[in-house]
Amino acid sequence: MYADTIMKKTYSEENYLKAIYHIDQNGLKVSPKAIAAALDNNPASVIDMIKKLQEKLLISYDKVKGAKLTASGQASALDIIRKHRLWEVFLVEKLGYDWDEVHDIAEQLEHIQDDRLAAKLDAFLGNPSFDPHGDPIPAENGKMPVYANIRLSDLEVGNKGKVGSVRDTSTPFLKYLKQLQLGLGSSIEVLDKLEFDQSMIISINSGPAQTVSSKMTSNILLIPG
Amino acid sequence: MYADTIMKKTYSEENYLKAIYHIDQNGLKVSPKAIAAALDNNPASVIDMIKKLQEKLLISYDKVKGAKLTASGQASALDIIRKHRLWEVFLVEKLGYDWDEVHDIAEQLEHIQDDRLAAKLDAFLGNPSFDPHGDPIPAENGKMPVYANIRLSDLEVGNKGKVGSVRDTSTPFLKYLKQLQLGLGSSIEVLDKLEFDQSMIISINSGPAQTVSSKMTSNILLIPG
DNA sequence: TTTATTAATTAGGTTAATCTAATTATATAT
DNA sequence: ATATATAATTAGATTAACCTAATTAATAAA
Ligand SMILES: [Mn+2]
Ligand SMILES: [Mn+2]
Ligand SMILES: [Mn+2]
Ligand SMILES: [Mn+2]
Repeated sequence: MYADTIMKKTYSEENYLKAIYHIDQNGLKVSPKAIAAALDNNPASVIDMIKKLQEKLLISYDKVKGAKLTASGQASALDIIRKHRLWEVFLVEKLGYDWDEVHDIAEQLEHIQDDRLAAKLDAFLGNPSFDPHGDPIPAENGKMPVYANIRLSDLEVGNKGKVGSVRDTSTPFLKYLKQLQLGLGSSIEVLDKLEFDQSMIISINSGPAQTVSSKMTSNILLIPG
Repeated sequence: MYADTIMKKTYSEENYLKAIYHIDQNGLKVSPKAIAAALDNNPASVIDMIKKLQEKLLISYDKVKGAKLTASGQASALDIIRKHRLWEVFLVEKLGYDWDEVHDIAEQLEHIQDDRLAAKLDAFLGNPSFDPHGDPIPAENGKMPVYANIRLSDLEVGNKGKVGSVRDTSTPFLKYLKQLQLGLGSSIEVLDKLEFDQSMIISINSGPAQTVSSKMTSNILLIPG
């Protein structure tokens, strides 16, 4: 067995790599606690897996810096994310699911193993750049399509933007957006921002003023202008 | 917890149910040995799982009669087989795989859990009745499309038939068929049959005479005439 | 700087699904 | 009917991925 042998990864290992990638992407320290929260399991379990992933040279870890994906760990993570997002496109575009229904199914589909599957799916879908939530789909080589996004929560009063993606893909959140009639491409204008709790009064597609919480606004990413 | 509660099945339980269904379908006794052979594992492991499936009321078992699916066990098995075959159609028709490449991928995809997935996939594919190997796709209610098939090995000398399905979907077998330029719909005429080892001399699509083994001819199912 | 709080880690289990090596039961052949 | 072979079953381990309950280390508050 050689160091650079591509070892088949388990379901669980793949989910850890993806979680580590996402926590890091959010600029947070990749601690056992953070990983456990992301995977809804126990920090003690995470420590076990950290040791395994270190041995497989997929991550490095030290207590103070947290976990870091190695080059091969990152390649794996991006491959899984790529498959996740491609399958989400398939479920919405081809099977007619709503964007708030596909996450859990893609969470399973992302683990299907076949060398040519992602490429064939990608071609079949017309090489999409973004998934149904506006998240960029990594290319086969791991390159991400660039997409300038700023948080709605960071937009100044009086400014406008178009919804480019959402940072929370949970069903409750997406149902809430549906109820607000807010989707990808919706235009949003910030009418006011309350000092008190950072909630905002906004207009969606020039509609009536609506109040939304800071939790909501921090999960919406916009293309400014 | 009630007796008729639909319990989520594990990957492994689903594979056992499918194996039991197929062994029974072939008219064989569903013994621990037969199941172990089908799943490429150990009879001792099979005994453990037999106990579990009995407790879940998915099968009955006795040493002399072997394992038998209960109504709910059979419904589960047919649901998995339905998904397996629908995904095979998807892989061939939509993603452009060859029929000899899809079995292992479908073996994974059949386990994806979502209440509406099979129905949506079925609709997207145009409600196919047969998979790429000619095997019937059970309907949502478990009904199988009927399709008269006889083994090539049972065809008399001088008679003809069209290939309706194959009973072995392994890559080596399908590669061999591809090499013979034999596919679903090919017409076959039996030119001769050797008493010695039951091998046959056949003509495929009116092509040159070719000799094929009894192992081969027992795995080809034909529509006679 | 002690103290209190929170995070990381260790120790020791559990469960599902597998295994190998007996052992017991059944079937086959002499 | 006895011996031989094969199949079924039991017993006891192993591995992956979890867990809870302690313990140790690091941070934050007083
Ligand atoms: Mn997943
Ligand atoms: Mn997504
Ligand atoms: Mn399977
Ligand atoms: Mn098939």
